[in-house]
Amino acid sequence: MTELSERQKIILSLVIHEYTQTATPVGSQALVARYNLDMSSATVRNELAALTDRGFLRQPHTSAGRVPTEEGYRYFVSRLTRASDLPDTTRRTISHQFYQMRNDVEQWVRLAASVLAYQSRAASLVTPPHPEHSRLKHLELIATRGRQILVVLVMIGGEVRQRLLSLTEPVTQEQLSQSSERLTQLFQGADVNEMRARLPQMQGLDADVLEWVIEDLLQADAIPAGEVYVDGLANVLSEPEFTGSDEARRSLRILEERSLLQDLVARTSAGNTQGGVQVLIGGEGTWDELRQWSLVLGSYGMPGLATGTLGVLGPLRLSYGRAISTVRFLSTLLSDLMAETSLDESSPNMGDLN
Amino acid sequence: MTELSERQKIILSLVIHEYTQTATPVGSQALVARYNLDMSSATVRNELAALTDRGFLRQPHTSAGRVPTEEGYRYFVSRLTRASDLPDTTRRTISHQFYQMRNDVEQWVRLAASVLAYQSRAASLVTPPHPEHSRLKHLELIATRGRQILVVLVMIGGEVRQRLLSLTEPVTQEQLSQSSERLTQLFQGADVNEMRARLPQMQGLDADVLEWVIEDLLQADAIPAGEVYVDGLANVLSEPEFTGSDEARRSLRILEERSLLQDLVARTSAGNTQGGVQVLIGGEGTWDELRQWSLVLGSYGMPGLATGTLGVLGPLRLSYGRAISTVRFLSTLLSDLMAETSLDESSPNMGDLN
DNA sequence: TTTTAGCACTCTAACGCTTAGAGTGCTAAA
DNA sequence: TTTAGCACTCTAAGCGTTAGAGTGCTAAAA
Repeated sequence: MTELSERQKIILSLVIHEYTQTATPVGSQALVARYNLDMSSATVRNELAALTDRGFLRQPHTSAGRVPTEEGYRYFVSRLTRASDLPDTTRRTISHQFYQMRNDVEQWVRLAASVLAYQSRAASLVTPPHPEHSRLKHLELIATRGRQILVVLVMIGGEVRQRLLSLTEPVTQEQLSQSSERLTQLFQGADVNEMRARLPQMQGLDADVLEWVIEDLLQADAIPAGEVYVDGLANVLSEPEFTGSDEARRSLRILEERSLLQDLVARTSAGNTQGGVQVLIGGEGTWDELRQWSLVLGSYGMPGLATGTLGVLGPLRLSYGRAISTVRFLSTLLSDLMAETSLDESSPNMGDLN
Repeated sequence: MTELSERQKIILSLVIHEYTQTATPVGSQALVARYNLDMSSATVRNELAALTDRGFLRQPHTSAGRVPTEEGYRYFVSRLTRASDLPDTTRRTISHQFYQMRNDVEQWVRLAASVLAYQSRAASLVTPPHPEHSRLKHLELIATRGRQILVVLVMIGGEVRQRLLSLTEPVTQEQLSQSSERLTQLFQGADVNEMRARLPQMQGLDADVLEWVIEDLLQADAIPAGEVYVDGLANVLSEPEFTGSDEARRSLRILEERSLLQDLVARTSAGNTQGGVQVLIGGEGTWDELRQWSLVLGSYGMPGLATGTLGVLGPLRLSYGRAISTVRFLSTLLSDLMAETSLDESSPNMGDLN
């Protein structure tokens, strides 16, 4: 399997570029005319035939132009596309928007989805940052009506979790305050395992609360990402490949099946990599529902602490260059933002502060 | 303007029923055949002509069957549909699902959207409960790195808000604890206005924090509902009225324009009412984007304290009966759930607990 | 050896034409 | 007041035709 010739690479790139724009099979004459190629259509025709033999292009029918195959896209993404950076002005504009809404993670996530969709002209998905292995920073117990109390957990990394808990008998706010102080002292910086190890030593109210906390954290750690923010559906569903009513319906399934997205987001391993960004083309043989889709995924956040995922979802003829560079830019931007405003991630002992 | 005859009401109902199912204009013969009517097609034809004159039906073209007009739907919804309750078994099944995920408001909202979409065979939207006029229950300050602190607000009604705040100079956790205790004591049960009234009396750390709290609450009260959970898009976009690619795109705009949804949700005043449920048909002349849509809206929660909105969004030929009864059922179900598990909503002085 | 002009062939999508069928309104009889 | 009958209308589906873009192959030109 020899390397493609330079000219073949160029032609493959052009076919993909043209097809991404027109969504119709591209022929030899059209290529020559549109890109002022310095060769005849017959030459192009020969090269197209070669590329077809290699499995990078295919013909819908005998007398039609060529359409890239998944293999074609893969080759293109891995060897022919050098994701350029976004233009400087664009970068600055986007950064500015983010810095204007300081400190509100939810807004960031939403904005990221919006920007991603707009820049890539496709659908976007973004998950909020999720602590990889939750460690407690602070615990607060608050009295409510009757025997119910509200448990508020502040995790290292800045996430706040709340949970309502029913006790077997009523307690006063004072008891709660004491208990929360004790527990905070004991388990600051601890993760679920450490809590579980010391659970037998606890008793009374402390034990009840701790048990619930453990349960909550286990649940939280198990779910990779709760909400997935999606934007730009319209971009994608107006594409010709999804107008066939049946296709459209099946396509929407994908975007509503949050479990699938979570699954995807969880394994950012398969597929091509391009500068820290994952590219999944046509489901890569694993996800049948994605046979018609391409996915460009990146992650952001503080590795080992709290990370999120963001990505672009579009038809196979996605504009990969644009998608990859936008994902990459937003990855680093969000990471920077989080690093700047994050809670202290240092070691469990924070003696002087407490 | 005389009342419609009984027979006309029946025929109007049948036309609407048939049209909601088939989405094609319904003719006289079809009606007689399908519903075993005890009259001839000619008779039906006369009645159809009368209903057309009254503006309740229209003909796409001369030799086509009839299609309900918006006015037709309105008449039907306000006079001819008696939203029946859901079957008992269904109700029990649904209740069961909700009671299984006790105490997790977000999950409830998600489940509600899912159930609503499934039962109504249309798209659904649900907003989380939002306090109408936030009152503080508890305030907690937590040290982080450098001069940043995390402010956690627990509101009466159970909502928890968090915000990162940069101080001009560093403080210790002890100072923070004292401040939060003071502020909690002072402002428990207070709303924004009371806080603002007493702001001038505060100084130092307390003043800084309070200022931010006020700002945050103002912002929160202004936005009617942050997130809107949407489900069942697929149900609706596979409907024939939205297959024209241009229609589809415009339709998606609606579902992505959260601001529009919020606007809608804010004014649950226009349109027909059916047992506490609002029905908006074709945008009611106000919302141009909704000309092709019908919307069945209900609200839930504890009025005056925290309420949310839930609704069904579908084509004009929505199955109104089903939509209305499902919305109504879920409204009361969610309200009950919230009432059962809510934080104490009693008056500001809670002396014995604190 | 590579490129290109020329040519016969293929297939689709668009166009125009025809027609079956469902629907209508009207009139006159039951 | 209802209904049978009828002439009329309009759409959607089916069908042949055709323009045009595309192909592969061959042989000449570079």
